Amino acid sequence: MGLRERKKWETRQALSWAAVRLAVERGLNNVLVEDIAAEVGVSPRTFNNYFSSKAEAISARHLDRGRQIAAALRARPADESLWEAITHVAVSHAGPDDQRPDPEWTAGVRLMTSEPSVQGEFMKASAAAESELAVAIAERIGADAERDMYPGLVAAAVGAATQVAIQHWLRSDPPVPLTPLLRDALDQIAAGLPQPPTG
Amino acid sequence: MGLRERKKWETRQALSWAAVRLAVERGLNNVLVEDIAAEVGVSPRTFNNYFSSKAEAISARHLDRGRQIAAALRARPADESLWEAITHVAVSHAGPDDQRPDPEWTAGVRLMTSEPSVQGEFMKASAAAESELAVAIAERIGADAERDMYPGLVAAAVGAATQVAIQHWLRSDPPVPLTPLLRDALDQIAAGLPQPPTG
DNA sequence: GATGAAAATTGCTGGTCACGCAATATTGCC
DNA sequence: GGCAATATTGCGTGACCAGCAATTTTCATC
Repeated sequence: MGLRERKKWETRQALSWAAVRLAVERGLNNVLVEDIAAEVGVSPRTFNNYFSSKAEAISARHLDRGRQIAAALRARPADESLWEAITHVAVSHAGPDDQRPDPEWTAGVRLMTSEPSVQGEFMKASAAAESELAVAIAERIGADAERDMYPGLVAAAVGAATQVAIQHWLRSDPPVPLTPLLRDALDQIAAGLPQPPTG
Repeated sequence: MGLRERKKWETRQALSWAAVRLAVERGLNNVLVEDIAAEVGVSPRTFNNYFSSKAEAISARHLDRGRQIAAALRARPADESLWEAITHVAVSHAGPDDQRPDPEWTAGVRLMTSEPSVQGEFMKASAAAESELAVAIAERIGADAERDMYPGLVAAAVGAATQVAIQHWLRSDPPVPLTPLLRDALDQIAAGLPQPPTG
């Protein structure tokens, strides 16, 4: 990657990070685009060259995570079953497996899912990631994502599982780690939803 | 329903409808809030009492549809299995079963899914509807939606199926009816996704 | 019907945002 | 070191969204 692109990438990251941090600290409506730009040392106009809204800046990290999942799927061994590969990739990207989730990350996720003006962009980011995931899935199983719904369905189902798992994770009191929830959700979907889990 | 609420409901519908119609005709950026308000014969300020953005107004009808699905599920006979009931309800709300989908509706859906500034609100509407659907599901099977992920998962899966079906439906050329696609998507999810459909 | 309380509509306004455009500064290549 | 490509910036504009207070409309009660 050229120096030029590297620097662009860095400013982008810095802006996104600053947006999240400030919004978590003060609440989103107490953060002006101007503040975020100042934090990074860049003009407000430049902020808008990178992101078309505060919400988009905040959601950018989420989008990157999603893209990483699609990329990671491509890197899984070819002899692994599709669902195994997906489960592995999704779970391993769901953060650390230990009992203490990073409080900053938690706060960021809570921000994205609770603040109405960010929710939309958050979901758009999820959808974009799912879309790339669908392509990766189609490649892996040799299907045509344009013609066949299956890759899209699997991707969307993974997104749905993630979404529900996160939701319950944020609600959990006392806090529980995310990964078991996600694994559980994926398993339920894999089992076919018509049968409620035995219990 | 009192006359008061009825009138509010009517203006709300009128605003939403006008927003969609104008945006489809001219393109969203050529429609001002002022225009929508004028179309309905109401002040621009009043528009914002009903909706906090053009995008929200456009998505309102989609939200209503989703809510109807949740309501319809509650009305299904109790001896029907959950998945049967859901399939029936979802499919029967997916528009007419014939070959010629209402072009206005098609245009509206295409608008909501293609225009970036509406996508977010569109997805928020879907999420809100899914959330209500989850509650209805929990009631039906006697589960606690707060504690158990299953209702949320089923609701999210239905949303995912709908989303993917719509996507393929919009892409289809020559146009195909939506309902078979939706039924297919739901069936695939019901069957458990790890097994690609035989073919 | 008339009346008064509750609620909806409206105009005004301030703060913010997002973007087009043109000028300027920076970068990377030769 | 100079040049072309690209990034940053400042400025200006049009639009949006919400708070507030005033006005109009609705509805329940007499």
